[in-house]
Amino acid sequence: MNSNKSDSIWDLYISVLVELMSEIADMPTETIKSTLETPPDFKLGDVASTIAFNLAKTLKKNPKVIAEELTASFNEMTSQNPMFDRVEAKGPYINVFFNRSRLASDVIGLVLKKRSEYGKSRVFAGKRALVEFPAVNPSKPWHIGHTRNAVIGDTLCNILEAVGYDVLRIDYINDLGLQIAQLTWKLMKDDIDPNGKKYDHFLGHLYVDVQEKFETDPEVEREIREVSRRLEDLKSEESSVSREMVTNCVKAQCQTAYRLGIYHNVQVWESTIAHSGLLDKVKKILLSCDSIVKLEGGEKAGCIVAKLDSLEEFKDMKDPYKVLFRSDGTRTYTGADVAFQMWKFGIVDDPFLYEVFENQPNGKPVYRTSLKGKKKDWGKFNAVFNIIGSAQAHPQKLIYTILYLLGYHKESENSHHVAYEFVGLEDESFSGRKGTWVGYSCDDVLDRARELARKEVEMRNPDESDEFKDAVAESVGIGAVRYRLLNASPDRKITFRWHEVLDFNGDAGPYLQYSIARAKRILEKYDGGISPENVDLSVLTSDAEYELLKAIARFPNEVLEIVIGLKKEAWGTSFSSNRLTTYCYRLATLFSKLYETIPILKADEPMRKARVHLVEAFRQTMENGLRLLGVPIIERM
RNA sequence: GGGCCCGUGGCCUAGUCUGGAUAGGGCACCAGCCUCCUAAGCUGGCAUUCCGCGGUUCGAAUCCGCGCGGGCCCGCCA
Repeated sequence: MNSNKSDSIWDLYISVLVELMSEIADMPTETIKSTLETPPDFKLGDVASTIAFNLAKTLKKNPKVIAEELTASFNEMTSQNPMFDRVEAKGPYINVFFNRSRLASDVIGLVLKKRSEYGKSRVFAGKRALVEFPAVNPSKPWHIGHTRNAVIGDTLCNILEAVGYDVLRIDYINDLGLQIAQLTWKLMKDDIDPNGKKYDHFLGHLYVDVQEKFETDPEVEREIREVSRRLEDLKSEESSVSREMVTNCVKAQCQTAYRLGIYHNVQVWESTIAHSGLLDKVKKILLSCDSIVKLEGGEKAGCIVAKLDSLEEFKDMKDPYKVLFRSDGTRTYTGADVAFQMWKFGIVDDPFLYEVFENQPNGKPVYRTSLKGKKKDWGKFNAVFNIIGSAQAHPQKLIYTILYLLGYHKESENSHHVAYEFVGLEDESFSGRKGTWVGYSCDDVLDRARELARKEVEMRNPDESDEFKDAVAESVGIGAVRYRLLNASPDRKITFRWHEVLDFNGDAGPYLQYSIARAKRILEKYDGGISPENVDLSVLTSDAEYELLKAIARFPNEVLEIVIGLKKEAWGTSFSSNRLTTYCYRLATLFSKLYETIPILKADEPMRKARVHLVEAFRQTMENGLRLLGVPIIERM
């Protein structure tokens, strides 16, 4: 099975156990597997089986008796296998204890062999995924809700890569929206200077004013509609003003992304879609489908619509004829999204040229679609993930359904809406229109987190340089924010509260970072060197050591199971980012307990050496976990 | 009218897919722990019976049905 590919010690132990049990109980391995669970208390055993309940029905015997019988024959077999310590019956439960010494050697040996590769697997090797996020309008700074999107998207990509996927990270830049027209109008009318302000913030503030005028003054609205129309013409003055404005804004937004450690491969700009001929190509394909027609009469005469009334799940729509192209020939958002989704899967030839938008701090360029530049081939993708708020569940579903109607069944099935709930204030959501995001931009939140962390760093490291203090404070702030956003299950709303975001204690990013810093210090002070070949790890058998070892052993499974759990639901595809945060938090907790309760450097040999190796295995595993979460690793804090 | 999500101690939350042994954490609060590897830590205490009712089951926070409360969605808008 996949167990070999994932290189998990835990899987190895479990599969041997399952084989043995299957033989003894004379039942298929799959059945045995489904009865396994983790006992509520580790003292009861490492893994338990409830198989006695299943057998009780057919054998018409007390499950307790069955458990005792099975346990007896089990112990006979396991006594010869060095992987097991013993098996105990506790009521109807069969509890298995692995050999602690053996597991310790196996786990630490593997981690120290694989190093930064520990936790990765090749289970999905050869698969390719395209992931789109966060697609923020280039007219304002990211607020904390956009940040949730970006962090979820980035972490999903990291996890997909860890199990073997080749991932292309793309962003969508809507440079033709009404907001852009409004801002272009304003900039052309009054020659306003950003005055040193970060450009996205400058636009965001400007937008609040313009929006108000737009809503209250019909003349302003008329002028802005005209600007909007002229933006379609790439040679117009409006276009060139807009281009410069959007470029500056995206560059400013990228600064925020880079701060969070988020990078992309490609940006797809709406204006290039509009001028690429993509929409015409798509229109032809659409009209060849029976369920998509140009209406002759009725309210929607002249529109190209998708007829969804035959489909059970859409038959209750107010109007099951979904417009893709308006009667004037222009595309609706849904129409554009269908075209874009088809482009992502390579259903239509790539009409774009590409140029480098800018070079990112990670050393790689981010490309943008363009009307000049070079052709590029991104290849084909097995799956497309769109990171979008759950409010858009219905429209997303529509798009995937239309792909199905067109006959692209596989592509439809492999289209994933990774849905997440919004971040809001106590009794308000963030709105660019009303400017309620002010004070809650990603930059604002990161700045405040850094400021607070800085005080703590100052207290703990008064003699360090300012550079050190600044760098640590920034990393702590980023770790706190990223962790907070990932630790909430994506299907749960987040109510933004400063005291929660700025709490660096307990179940929070800095706690995980701190665990690494502590481990690192021990390792720095150790003089013996790390070499798994010359150490007796079998002495690591105490409860605290063993609990930590078991957690480390499970890391590859945790990563893999998150990907296996990416299932399509009615509302979107479930991505449990919180599973990884929860795992990492527990790992850190187990280390902290060990750290507080047993001496490491002060232990006598050979225990000292063995424990240091355990610390190193922990440090490596934790680092690998934090990399996936995008939480910065801090060596000293 | 229809659909989707959420409802767990004072607050936040894991667990719900794949039903099992006393429902895990965190914050807050109370009491302890730095001559010893960084106290952003550790130990102990206080507090819930998992929105309500009914059903399935040996067993339900978890599955099913009916409600209740909160949020979101069903445009030739953007």
